[in-house]
Amino acid sequence: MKHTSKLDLGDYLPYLVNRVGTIIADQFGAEALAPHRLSIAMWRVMAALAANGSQRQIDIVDLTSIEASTLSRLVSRLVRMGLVLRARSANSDREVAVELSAKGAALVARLIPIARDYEQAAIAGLSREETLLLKRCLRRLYGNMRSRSAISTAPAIYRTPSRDRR
Amino acid sequence: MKHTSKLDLGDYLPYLVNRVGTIIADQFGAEALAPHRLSIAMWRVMAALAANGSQRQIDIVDLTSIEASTLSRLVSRLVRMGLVLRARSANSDREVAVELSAKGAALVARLIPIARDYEQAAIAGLSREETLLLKRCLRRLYGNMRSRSAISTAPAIYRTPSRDRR
DNA sequence: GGAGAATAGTTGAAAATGCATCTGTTGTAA
DNA sequence: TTACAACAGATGCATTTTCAACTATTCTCC
Repeated sequence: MKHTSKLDLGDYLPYLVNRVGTIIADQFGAEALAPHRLSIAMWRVMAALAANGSQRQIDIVDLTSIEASTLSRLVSRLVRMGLVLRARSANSDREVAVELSAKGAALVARLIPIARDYEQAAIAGLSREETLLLKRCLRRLYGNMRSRSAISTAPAIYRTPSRDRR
Repeated sequence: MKHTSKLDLGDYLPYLVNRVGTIIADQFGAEALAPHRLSIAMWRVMAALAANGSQRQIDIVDLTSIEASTLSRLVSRLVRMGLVLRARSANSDREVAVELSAKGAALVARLIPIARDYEQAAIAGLSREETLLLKRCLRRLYGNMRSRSAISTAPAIYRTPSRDRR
């Protein structure tokens, strides 16, 4: 039975993915982040900064899926906590360059090994090959959805002219 | 270089997982759910009910990772919208049995094929074997994290007596 | 160069969320 | 039986998130 109107959650990919993402984030948040009064969102911002260096807020939005206005306030909080710095970008006056402060960088440096431990805990029992394939698949899935949305967001010129759009 | 304090997000599993989960949910939410004035959380509740039938709220909490008090209010809203029914459970007076109404069931039945389309769009380009492995891995990851938390939540009796707990 | 569109970021107000606490119910063990 | 712990759910309140609207800057192209 393939096309029933029943949904087996245990075999439904979006469910499987979100469930895993949530449980890892929850545990990492509660055990590793909470002691530092950090939320997962804050951690994501700081990890993005650690990974890619100084960035505009909009780049962080893209990287973290955090909504722009939420991020704006989030960065303000991180600044108040002394973990990141916000300065007007060098080449543009409307852009903002966000970067880790020394204190922020030190904190991230301490958290990253712990984050890796959680990653290891999650993939325990998988072979190296399986892990690699898993990551490759996830990147592919993201790419697929990405280009999907690119189509419908793109200006009409770039879309395939279709007469049967509902 | 293996043990640097830098984190390559594109190779960091929790990041990859959450990013995929988010993009699928966002697109499905915006395109398929919004027209019906449903949020992703609501959809998850309804999908859980469609998949596993009438359930207590606490079971839905477990299935959806939605916090108990949030769910309580969410169910109230769904009841008001006429999509689910909330009745006192037959065998217990403190439990509540939540189930889909006819209207809710009809709506879910219409959404499920669309949900499947999104799943298909996501896994486009993967072989059947890769898809199966991907799902198996995700279930394994969830199981791993699950038992991890079970350890620290369980009463001390059940924990392995360890002298080197930090 | 200048008008208007697009972009980056912020903010007000409403809605959603989470935590702590409360109520009522069921289980357990003396 | 009774007392007490555990549990399911609901609710008050503070915090967070979101959407829309707004400001300010930069891009585009006539």
